[in-house]
Amino acid sequence: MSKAEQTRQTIIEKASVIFNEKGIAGTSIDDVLKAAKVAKGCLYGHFASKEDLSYACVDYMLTRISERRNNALDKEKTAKAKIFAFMDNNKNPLLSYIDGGCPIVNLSAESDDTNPVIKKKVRKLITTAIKLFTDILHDGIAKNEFSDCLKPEEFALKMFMSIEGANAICRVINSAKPMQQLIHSLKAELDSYSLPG
Amino acid sequence: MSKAEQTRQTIIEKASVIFNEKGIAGTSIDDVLKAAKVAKGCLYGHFASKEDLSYACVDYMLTRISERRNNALDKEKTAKAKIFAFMDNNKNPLLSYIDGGCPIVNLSAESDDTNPVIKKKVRKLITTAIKLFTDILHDGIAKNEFSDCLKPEEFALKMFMSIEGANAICRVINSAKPMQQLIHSLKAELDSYSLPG
DNA sequence: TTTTAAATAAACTAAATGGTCTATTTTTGC
DNA sequence: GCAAAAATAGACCATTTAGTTTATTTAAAA
Repeated sequence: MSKAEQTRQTIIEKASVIFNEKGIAGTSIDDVLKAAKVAKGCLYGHFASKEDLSYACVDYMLTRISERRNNALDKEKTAKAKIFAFMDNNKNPLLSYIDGGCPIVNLSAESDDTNPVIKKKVRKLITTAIKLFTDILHDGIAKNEFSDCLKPEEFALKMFMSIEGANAICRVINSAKPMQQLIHSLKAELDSYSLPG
Repeated sequence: MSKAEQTRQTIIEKASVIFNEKGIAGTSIDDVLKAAKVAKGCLYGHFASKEDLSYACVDYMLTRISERRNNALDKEKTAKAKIFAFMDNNKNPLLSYIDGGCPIVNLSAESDDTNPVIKKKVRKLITTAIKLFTDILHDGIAKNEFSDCLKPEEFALKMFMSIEGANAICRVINSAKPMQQLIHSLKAELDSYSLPG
């Protein structure tokens, strides 16, 4: 990675945190400059505009989320272990790997009525994730890991949406407990479909 | 209601929609003036600052949410009917009664790292709602409506968080289906604790 | 009808914002 | 060590922003 590429990457990483904490509209270029410790000329040498930068940051955040998730899932072999790994990956909403909480729910709330470009990026991640979980659960049924009473898409959707909701709620009430309770409950539900052997 | 009070109220109502759609940081006073069709002098005659106005709007939105919820619940007698009524009250995230989606998740995402005043207001509504649902479910158990296997707080939390998550997710993916599926699933789960008679 | 309250239009301020430009310095690769 | 690339400091610009002020008009109440 060249010096320029490295700087560009640093700006993206630092800006992402601020965008995620304060929202894109709530963040000024000066905020970014301060966080990334670069001069204005440098930033505008790498990005055409605040909008351009924000898109790069959104891509970065969403990519990190996907990678982290895939990473966690790839470590496991069974369907159940994969799904559990995803849940465990989200167990502390107060200590998100990008400060400011889950970018999915943050970006959803900010972009749904104002920014179709970001909205589309987030939508893509969401549908991909739901499909991934659905496929894993289907596979689990096919391999007799789960009873075929389990409805893959329904469970996948419910799990994903409730975890995102918990991400938001836990942050406002300053407690990770609801998320932990939720995960416990989701695990129990999935377990109830587990077949012996 | 005097003319002045009426104007103040109109400003709050119109501003709330914009704040809810674009976020508070993403909304300018000019946006509000345009939406409320009042002059600047008029607005600043009623509110000391944008911050002051935003707090009034947050109060208005959260009050409306509570009232609407209580209204729906009060119409029902049984615990199950009350909980179902709450769910039904939330069945279309694309057509929220205040344009822009559920203010709870919007305000959560925007305020959790930036605005402790708003965060506290939202937190209060959330804990009140969770407690309300928990109490209703406890009551349902006491009145032999539900089996005592039902864990009131756990269900209340799960329901609330998943519905909030669905509110956010459905908006980005432009579909109310996940919410409907979620509600269906939550109803089935609660039904599974229902006792005959 | 006349006083008072409320709203308007518009000019104004000060600060913040996004963005540009340039001359200078630092860093890197050959 | 030197040329090219990268970054800096900082002046600069136009626009937007929040907020104030004032003189005037409109509406409500006595």
